[in-house]
Amino acid sequence: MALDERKLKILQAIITDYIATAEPVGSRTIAKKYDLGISSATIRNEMSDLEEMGFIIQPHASSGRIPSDLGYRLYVDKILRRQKLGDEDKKIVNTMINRNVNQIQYLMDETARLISKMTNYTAIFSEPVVKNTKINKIRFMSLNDTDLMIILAAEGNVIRNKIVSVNYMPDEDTLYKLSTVVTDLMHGIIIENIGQDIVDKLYSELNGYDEIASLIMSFIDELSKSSGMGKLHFSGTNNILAFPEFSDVEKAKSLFKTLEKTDSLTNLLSDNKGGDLQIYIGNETGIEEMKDCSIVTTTYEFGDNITGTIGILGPTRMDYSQVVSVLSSMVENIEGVLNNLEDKKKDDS
Amino acid sequence: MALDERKLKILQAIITDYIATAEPVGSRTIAKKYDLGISSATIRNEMSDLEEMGFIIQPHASSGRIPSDLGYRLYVDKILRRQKLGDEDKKIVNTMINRNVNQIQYLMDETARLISKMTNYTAIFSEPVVKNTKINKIRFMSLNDTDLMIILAAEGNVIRNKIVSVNYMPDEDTLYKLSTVVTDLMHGIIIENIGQDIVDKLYSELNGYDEIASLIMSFIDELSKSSGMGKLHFSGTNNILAFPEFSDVEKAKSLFKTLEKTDSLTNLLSDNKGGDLQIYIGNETGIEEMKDCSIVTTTYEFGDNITGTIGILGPTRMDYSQVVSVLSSMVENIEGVLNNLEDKKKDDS
DNA sequence: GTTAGCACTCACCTTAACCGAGTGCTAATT
DNA sequence: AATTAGCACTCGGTTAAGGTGAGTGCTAAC
Repeated sequence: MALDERKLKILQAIITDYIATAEPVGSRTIAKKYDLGISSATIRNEMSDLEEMGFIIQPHASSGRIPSDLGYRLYVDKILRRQKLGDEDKKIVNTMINRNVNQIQYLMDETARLISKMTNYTAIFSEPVVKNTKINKIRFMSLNDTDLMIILAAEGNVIRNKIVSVNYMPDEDTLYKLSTVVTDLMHGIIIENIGQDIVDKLYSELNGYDEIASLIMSFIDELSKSSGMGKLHFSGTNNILAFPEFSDVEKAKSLFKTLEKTDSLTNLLSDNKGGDLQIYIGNETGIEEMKDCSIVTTTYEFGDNITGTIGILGPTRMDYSQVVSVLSSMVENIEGVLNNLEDKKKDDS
Repeated sequence: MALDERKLKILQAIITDYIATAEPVGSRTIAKKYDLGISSATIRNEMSDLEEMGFIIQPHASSGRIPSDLGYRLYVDKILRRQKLGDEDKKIVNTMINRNVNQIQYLMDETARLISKMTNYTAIFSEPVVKNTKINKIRFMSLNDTDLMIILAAEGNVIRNKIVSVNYMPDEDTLYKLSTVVTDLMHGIIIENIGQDIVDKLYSELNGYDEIASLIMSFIDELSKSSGMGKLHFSGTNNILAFPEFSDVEKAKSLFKTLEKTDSLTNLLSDNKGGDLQIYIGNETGIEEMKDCSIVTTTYEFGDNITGTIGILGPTRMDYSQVVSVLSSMVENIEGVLNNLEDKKKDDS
């Protein structure tokens, strides 16, 4: 059985309608609302074929059809056309994105909030993975007799800090000198790539300050061990409650729980190894509780390193064309901002 | 009509039962489950009195009774006896609270998570209000040609930082010197109390670096303007979905929305001006969407200044005795840890 | 190949009957 | 005078039956 033009059109109609209404779509509805020039009976026959081919499903023996995961997949792969964001939306994005964005963290937060607002789905992003980025500077700051704060600035203004306890606290000037020494040693090196040679140099250059050297190293170890992907942040999780798919509290609860234990989600997100945007439909997510959800992910990068993933979570019947266009223009925007940061840095060095 | 011993006992039975079951309580249930030595008929008469007095309510003309806000209020004021946390719980608290708590932020996060886990309600805390605290140190750190990070450490290891853009970036050594000058000038001063005299001194001592002086001042302004109360953080909001009170998704959604716009909640929390723990029952919260909720709040403090509020949000039928004991021992613990930090600082100066 | 027509299915809604937990009242008991 | 037993009554919630309508599959005509 061939998947001809007409069948595709009918499938598209079913998906479009189902995205809008979340109700099974019947043959008469299609005949009336979509001007295909064929009668409901013909559509019924075609639908019967589409069902046999696995693209649509009949939830109850005599109800309309809903798209199957496979149907969405076909739609996304063959039918979906990426459309650019409208001018008005673009304006909103630009004004929102250009405030208070010196630090990537804020930029991403803001972006996620914006995405969830524009789409009414849930936005997910992973913190920039710091271990792949180059160290810019390291500074020390004594807080009192025993507490020392180590501040690490990586490329792109990614800041990490840690407060540690020390037995012996050098005076301020010494700390400053130590920090310039450490910075000279480590500037430009990717955190993950710090090897034994650097460690050795560190200990010899920080001669007499072994304690501090070892604290630096354990901080850096901590950063480079950090699980391949940064912590996940969510925005607009409450939108989930608005989906009819989750009008049953139990289902919503179980999804929320799944979002809380982020590990499986982290795996999913880290699947996207840079490059294009990726779509997981229903069971393709590999997460039982998300069989009625889809996730669209993409990565954002700056400098030479992939830094993080950003995605949108919604019901399988999400408006893929909107989601795809919002997500891709968002990333374009973020990367624009980030590359500005980068450029500034290059001028610097 | 007098509120005698027996009526109190019946009220307590109703509340206890309702807390456990979330179902209206009938006279026979009480007669059977609670050994009051009187028949259901007598209990019925007494319940009729209690209803007249406003302590209980009959949701439907012929169902059992549920406690009214007033009833809970009486219970909380007269009957509730504060019990100490059990030994086992105490152990959990201690082990959890003693890791990774150098920075108040983490300590509070951890505490909130713990509270929501122990009670199955939602924990809320406000960030330490930085504007009432004394400045410890200020440091600068250049990130590149144009981006400068200002780091402010206040007492109790409260850290705030901001990245700003500058037109002219002094070299590292100069920045360091400037930061010691600024620190000398501002150390020990409460952020909010920085007046014109200090501003004048700042500009004169930072002669030639007006841009940096003004950036510092706008950062400090920002901190001291921050709305009387720090940002709110939540933990265990998903627990709300488990309350039968919110098995209707619409209700849950509206409560979540209310939690999102934090302003009214912030007001409520800031009501507690230090001292003892406060309980808001149902409409006492003054928030329409929370008429079926209660909030128990308390403040944590260290040094000489009140720093933040922490609270528990649950249905009006929450287990007040558990909540009260968990909350008060938590605060005891936090303050223990915080005062250790303080002591260290005192040794320092 | 397409369409009109028709019998059939089945989720969903409405209505009615029923059940049971609970009450209020009255009369008997202590 | 207080307590209790007994009883009629109320009313939310559950179940069962019937009706409705959107939708289907199939057949026969175009």
